[in-house]
Amino acid sequence: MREFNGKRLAGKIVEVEAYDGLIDEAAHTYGGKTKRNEIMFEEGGFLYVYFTYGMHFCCNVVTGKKDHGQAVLLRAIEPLNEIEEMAVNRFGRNKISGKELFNIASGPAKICKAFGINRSDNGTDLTKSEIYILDNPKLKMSEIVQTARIGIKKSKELPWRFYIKNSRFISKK
DNA sequence: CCACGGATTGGCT
DNA sequence: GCCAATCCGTGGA
Repeated sequence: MREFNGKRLAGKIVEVEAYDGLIDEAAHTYGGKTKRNEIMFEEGGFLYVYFTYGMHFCCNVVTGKKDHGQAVLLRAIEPLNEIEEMAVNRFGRNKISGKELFNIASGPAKICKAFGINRSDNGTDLTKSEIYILDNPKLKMSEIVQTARIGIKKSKELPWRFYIKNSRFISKK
C-alpha cells in the first residue's frame, strides 16, 4: 500500500523471495555491513531499496532482528486500487491493455516503477509511513508455492521463493 | 584508481 | 532465445 500524490495505490503481494545475510551468498548483506545495505541490519520493519543494472530499483522488507541482515524481496504485486495511476507511473499513460494489466507490477523493478518507489524511499519505516503493508488473513498456506529463487548466481539451491498458486500477476511460473 | 558485473527489463532476432 | 541499456557498489591493484 502506498499513499502517493493524494491517492492510495494498493496491491496484493503475490510473489516474494527471502534473503539472509548470515548464510546466503546471494544476499547483499553476505559480505557484511556497507553504506548500501546498512538498513538491512536494522530491526525488521524498514524498507530497503537498491539500484541495479544502471536503471532499476527493487524493494525489500527488512525482516530480521537487529544486525542479522535479513529481508524479503517483493517480486510481484497484483494491482487492486488506483490502477490508472500505476499505469501512468509504469507506461506513461492511464489506458492499458489487459496484457499490460498483468504486467504492471510482475517483477521487482516493475513494482518500484508502478508504485513510484526510488532511492529516496530507502530506509522508510513501514510502521509509520505513507508506505505500509497490511495482513491478509484470508491467505491459506495451501495457496502458497515454494521454489528456488530466480535471477541469482549463488546459493541457487535455497528454496526461498514463494508465490501464490494460480495468480496471473507473478513474474514467472 | 579502475574494472567488473548485478536480487532486471524490454526489444529484437 | 539473446542481448543492450546504464549506474554504482564492491573488490583488487
